[in-house]
Amino acid sequence: MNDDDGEPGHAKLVHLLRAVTVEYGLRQAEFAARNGMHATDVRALISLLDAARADEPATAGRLGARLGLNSAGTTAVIDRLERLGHVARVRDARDRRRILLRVEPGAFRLGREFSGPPIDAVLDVLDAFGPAERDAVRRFLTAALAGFSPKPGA
Amino acid sequence: MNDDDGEPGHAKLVHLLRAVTVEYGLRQAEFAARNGMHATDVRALISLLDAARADEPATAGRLGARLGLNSAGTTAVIDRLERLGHVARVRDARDRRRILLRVEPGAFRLGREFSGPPIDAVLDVLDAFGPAERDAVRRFLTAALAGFSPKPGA
DNA sequence: CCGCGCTCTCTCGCTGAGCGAGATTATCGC
DNA sequence: GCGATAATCTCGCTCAGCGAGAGAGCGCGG
Repeated sequence: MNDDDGEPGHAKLVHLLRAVTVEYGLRQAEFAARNGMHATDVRALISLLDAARADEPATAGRLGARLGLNSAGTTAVIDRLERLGHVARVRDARDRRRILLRVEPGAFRLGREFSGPPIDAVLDVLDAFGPAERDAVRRFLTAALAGFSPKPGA
Repeated sequence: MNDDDGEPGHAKLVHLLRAVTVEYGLRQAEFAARNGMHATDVRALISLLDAARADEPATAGRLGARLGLNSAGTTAVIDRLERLGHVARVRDARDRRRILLRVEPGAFRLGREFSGPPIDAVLDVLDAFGPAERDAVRRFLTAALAGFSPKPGA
């Protein structure tokens, strides 16, 4: 990646961040395999759980967009999650073209099982942080997030 | 994910981190598609570039382990990267069972094209950081990384 | 109130990523 | 040298995800 430009202390942080994302991906795949799923299914579950927590409506289309899947792939993901009993398809009464995805209790448990330990570890460290330090982390992560999103060439 | 325990300021940072990893995954897939590859190939390239920068030997086996693939899948990844001219297979003279993977110039360019913008964005923010803030970020990321790695139940 | 375009989801057929099993080739201790 | 072990590759298979298009429901204009 040749990001040796910048100060060494800076580059190390960038590498740490990448290491985190890589590790996260591996853990997802491993957890998925342990639970008879695929990485995409775990991502879908997390996406659905996030939406549930934020009280956002979770439709099939939205999920597919979030995962970068086309409609056929999205249907397949939902089929798999439904077969495992993690979500249920519910026709939207307002707009009956839509499928609302209801997250079942087992899925919440799975989500906690997957995300719980790392979240606790991070919260542990954050507890010792002062406001300035938390803000530093926040600015760093925000920059990282913004650094990805722009579509340069497309 | 029901991580509403912990202080709200803390939870937000956890969600930010997850958002970063999710976005990173999507960008990988998108970039891969733009360059006639798959997400796994991009991950492999990044892994190889990291190894090259650290002057670590990059063998087929190591790569597969890093990506969580079995030997057959690893061979397939290398086949694809080789076909695209991004890596070359080189027999290790010391141990001729081993295949060393030489990263070709085009791959370095690809790597920079993918990682450059986000890295620059992050470095930009880090430049304005003092040592204490950088250390806060470092501790946060280290905790996140450590939080993933342990194998609880297996 | 009916038709028409648009949106959302699903079905079908297909490509190819990744797996398991086992073959192949090379190293090493004896 | 020879058997045990290690690294990689080959083969056959399963199934994730894609493209194309069908079907059902919405809502607007006439």
